[in-house]
Amino acid sequence: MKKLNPEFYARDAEEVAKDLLGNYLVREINGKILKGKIVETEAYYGYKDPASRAYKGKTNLSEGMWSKPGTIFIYNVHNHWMLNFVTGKENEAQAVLIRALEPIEGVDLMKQYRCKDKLKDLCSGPGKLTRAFKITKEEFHGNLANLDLVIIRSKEIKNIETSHRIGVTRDLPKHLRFFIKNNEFVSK
DNA sequence: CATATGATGGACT
DNA sequence: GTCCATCATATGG
Repeated sequence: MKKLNPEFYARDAEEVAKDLLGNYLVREINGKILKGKIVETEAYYGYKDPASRAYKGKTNLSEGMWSKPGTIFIYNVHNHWMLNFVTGKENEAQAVLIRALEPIEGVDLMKQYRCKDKLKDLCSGPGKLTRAFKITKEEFHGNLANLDLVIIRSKEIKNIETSHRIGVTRDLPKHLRFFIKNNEFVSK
């Protein structure tokens, strides 16, 4: 078990998205641990990706996406916050979106933040997991290494499945969504 | 200030 | 599967 290096993120978003699967996302809030296994991710790019916020270049909206690999990028859509990690080279505007987690630790706290009781409903979607982990723009920006949000590596053998991305209006022909096969916490 | 736009979620058929 | 409430942002007058 160890924290991922910044170099981990300085690769193509697709590679990072696949490697993040099976690892653990951990946040500490007031001495309580929130922990979830990453079971679903999506890769996003800059100018060449019409579904990306960075498609039209650097704006206030996508500013975080153009910074250093390993930076947390948070974005609001439909009143939900999306959690991303910047990948690739600085100023390349690549990112990996965390789409779903399997709740591991701190489940009671997640239920409280989500106002839901069913385990499967806690983190099975990009907007759900940010609410369960109490992630908002106010308390979350800056670099991954400096925050109380960490990734813990797992040795789990992953069976990775791919598909088109979900919810985007203009997707790329390539499959850029990755998830762990047969995991019931993947979003629908 | 007014209006449009979602990388959604939840309720419903 | 379909429909739509919701609101942080962007953009135009």
